[in-house]
Amino acid sequence: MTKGDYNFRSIEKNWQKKWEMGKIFEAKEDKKKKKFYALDMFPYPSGAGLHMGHAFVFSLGDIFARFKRLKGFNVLYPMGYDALGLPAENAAIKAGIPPKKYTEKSISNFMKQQKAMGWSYDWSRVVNTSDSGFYRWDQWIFLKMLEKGVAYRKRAPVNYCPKCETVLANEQVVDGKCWRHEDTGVEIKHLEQWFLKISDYADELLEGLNELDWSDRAKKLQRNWIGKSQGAEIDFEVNGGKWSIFTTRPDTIYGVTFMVVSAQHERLGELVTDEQKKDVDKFLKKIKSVSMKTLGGEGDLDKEGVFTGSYATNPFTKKKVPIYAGNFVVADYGSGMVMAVPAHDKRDFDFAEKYGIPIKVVVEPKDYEIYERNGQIPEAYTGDGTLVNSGDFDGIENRNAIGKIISYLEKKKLGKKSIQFRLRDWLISRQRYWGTPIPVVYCDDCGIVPVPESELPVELPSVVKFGKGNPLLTNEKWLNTKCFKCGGKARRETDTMDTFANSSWYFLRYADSKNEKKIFDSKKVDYWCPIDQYIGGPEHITAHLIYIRFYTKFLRDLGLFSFDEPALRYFTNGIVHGADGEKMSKSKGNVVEPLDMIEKYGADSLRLALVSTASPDNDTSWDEKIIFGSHKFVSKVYEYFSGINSFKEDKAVLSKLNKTILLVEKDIQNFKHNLAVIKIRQLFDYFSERGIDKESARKFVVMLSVYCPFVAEELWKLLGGKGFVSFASWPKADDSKIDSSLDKKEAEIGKLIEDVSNISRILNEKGGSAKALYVYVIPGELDGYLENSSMLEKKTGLSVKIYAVNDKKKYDPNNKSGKAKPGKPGIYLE
RNA sequence: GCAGGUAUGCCGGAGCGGUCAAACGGGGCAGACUCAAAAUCUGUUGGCUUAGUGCCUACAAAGGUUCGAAUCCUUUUACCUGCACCA
Repeated sequence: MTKGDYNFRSIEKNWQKKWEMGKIFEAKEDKKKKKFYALDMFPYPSGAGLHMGHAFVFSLGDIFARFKRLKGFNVLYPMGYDALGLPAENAAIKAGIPPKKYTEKSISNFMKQQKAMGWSYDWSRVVNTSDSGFYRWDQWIFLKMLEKGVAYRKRAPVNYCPKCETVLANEQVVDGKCWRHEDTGVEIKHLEQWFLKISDYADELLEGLNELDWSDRAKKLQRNWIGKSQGAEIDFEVNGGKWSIFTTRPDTIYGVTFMVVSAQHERLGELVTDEQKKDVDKFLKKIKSVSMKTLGGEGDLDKEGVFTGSYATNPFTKKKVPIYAGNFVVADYGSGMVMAVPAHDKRDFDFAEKYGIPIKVVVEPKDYEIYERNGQIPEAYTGDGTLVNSGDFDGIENRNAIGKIISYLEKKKLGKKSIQFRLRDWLISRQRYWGTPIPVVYCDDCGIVPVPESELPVELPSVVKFGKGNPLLTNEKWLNTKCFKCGGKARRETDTMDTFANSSWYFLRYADSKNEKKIFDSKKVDYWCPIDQYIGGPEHITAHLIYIRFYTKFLRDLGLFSFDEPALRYFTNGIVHGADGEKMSKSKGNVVEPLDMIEKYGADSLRLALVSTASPDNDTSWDEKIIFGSHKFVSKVYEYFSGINSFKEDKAVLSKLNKTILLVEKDIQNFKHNLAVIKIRQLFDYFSERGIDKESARKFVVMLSVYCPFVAEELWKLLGGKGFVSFASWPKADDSKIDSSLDKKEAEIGKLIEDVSNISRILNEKGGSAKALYVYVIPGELDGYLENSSMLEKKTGLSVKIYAVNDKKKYDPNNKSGKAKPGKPGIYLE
């Protein structure tokens, strides 16, 4: 047999066609069968086509889907395209074609490649977010959110490019500059924007994590992202009015020596006195010219600030402390102003030192003393201790003081217990063309008017002129419309939604992707959803996976279904880097196209290589070398079975097979494909030496089929399997066939061979050479060794004679038979 | 800066308290086949030693826990990822 016999090109093409013609992977609801919903995050279709990362991740999903199918589940494994969004728009502009056309082209290219990879999608359910049949339901959800007060409009600081005359998404800000104007700094402007009130669900998003089968790492990331902080809101009197500030350390209230308001705060102006106006303006100008991102990377941004001229009254001490404007206070967290306790907070300490503000110690550690002298304290003490200088609260442990101070606040109506989340409401407005239009209009008389459901979808105009800013703004025909309330003149909202909105519920649409009357049929969603196994990269944990959970909870609250979480199990795959260890990108010139690899080695080999070089949750660097071994293996398997002329049952093979089935199954379930593949390979090596019966051969092929479905189909047919191997049954391990004593025997023989080669090596070094091997075994083991004598000859290359130690006629010049022990025969080489 | 992750032999990468000089693959070396090569097959791949043995040095570095550590703990170093001062 030669390598040429494995004609993967024709095999793969052939089966791809058969699967497609037969529509065999289309899923149908079947109440009698247990469902399994496996899902890969749908890709962003780019003109460049599939990359290695796709090839890897989607293979993981496909393996899982195939495995579950073999296990008898009714599997839903769909595919779709996250087609709206900035990169597509940019690419289209660059290519000089409309985004729609660009996207269509990209998608059809993707599909072709996906089919070549052998991924077993249900192509009848494809979802394309740029299709108005899809995004009308984005709009529908938005209207529901508006109705429930979950979508709202608010002024917010946004990135603005003065040259483009438009607001930019965060992704469009590169190093503090506009993506299109490298020399133009982005400005922060306060503009009206659409928000989704994800914070309403903050607690549930946090709690829900406990029940999910996600990695601890993923859960931790989400927890940190949501960032729940317990503390208090305390009202300070400022210029006769009230400012309430949030703190997690109400116990340090007596140590407040100044306040800091965010320099970006909308109400900053109210605080600035006439005398200080000049200084403040100078300061604001200065920090505006220095972008955070440019400074970032190396250490902290220098804390800077300026006195506003106003004072705040501490409700406990009744003392007035100065209010500074500072660059280090976040405007939209808490109230955008903080109480500063330099003695017990590092940031406040740095600031106080810099501007010569007094530092007042109020928490005294147990084992040493902090000297309270202006600027003489070496650093902020953030640990626990006893309250001092704190009026009636002196002597109380600071931890206990927190509760006491909060009760006092509440009693005196000076504040209250409060919980803050790091998670902000989701700003979904994008001033871009290629997104879901937000379905509202602005009427001079009626204000904001939602587009009625019956008028959906609000479609994107097909004629677009790119140039200055958002093309929707300059499209008068599209822009001007009638008010749905009064019939008067109205303008459409020109903001479109963040693309993360589309991907926040697409998994539900797969259950009923063609429904034109409803977002989906609840019965169908109830059958298929939630996702049983979701697969995606680590980068999605803090964005997409938060959003999709939020949307799920909102839609559940609408009564559309009853489950709480979109994805019960989540597998975080590693990232495939280029050969140089860097992220694959065109500019680095380290991109390897999956299609090229399929051409060269076949999809089966590529799939096998991608998932088995390392544990799939680890990052890897692509190296064409990894595919050599896989290709060699697949070829060998194909050649073995296509050349086999007789089948025979072998107990040892049966034992190994049954054991392997169990182990491989477990590994697949845990995404340990690197280990599963090793076991499959070892099994193959084993039976290719000893022979195999047909039934076992089929079982082997079924296992192989999750990794190498094309060649497995071919071999399945060759071995007389019925139907498609893709719908065969995962072999059931038969414990009674597993003979663990065989393992022992093998280990013994293995050791024997090792010893023999060791001895013959030594003989060689001494100038001698051995031709014959004499083995002396204890009588009870004689048969076991005799069975293996031809194998021993083959492996050692020596002529082999095996004797029982009590055999009187044995040839044993050096009396090596005396060395024989149970499980360890004596050896003589000559 | 904070959080999380990683560190294994020539390379990729398993291993997660003893059975570990360390799975499996790649590469190297030696041998078989061949006129020769490719492919394939066999053996070998830390050092010393030995008729199948024993010893030494090894799993980023240094300490520690343990009868026993690549595996657990502490500190350090390097790299990767995420978040950027969330009070």
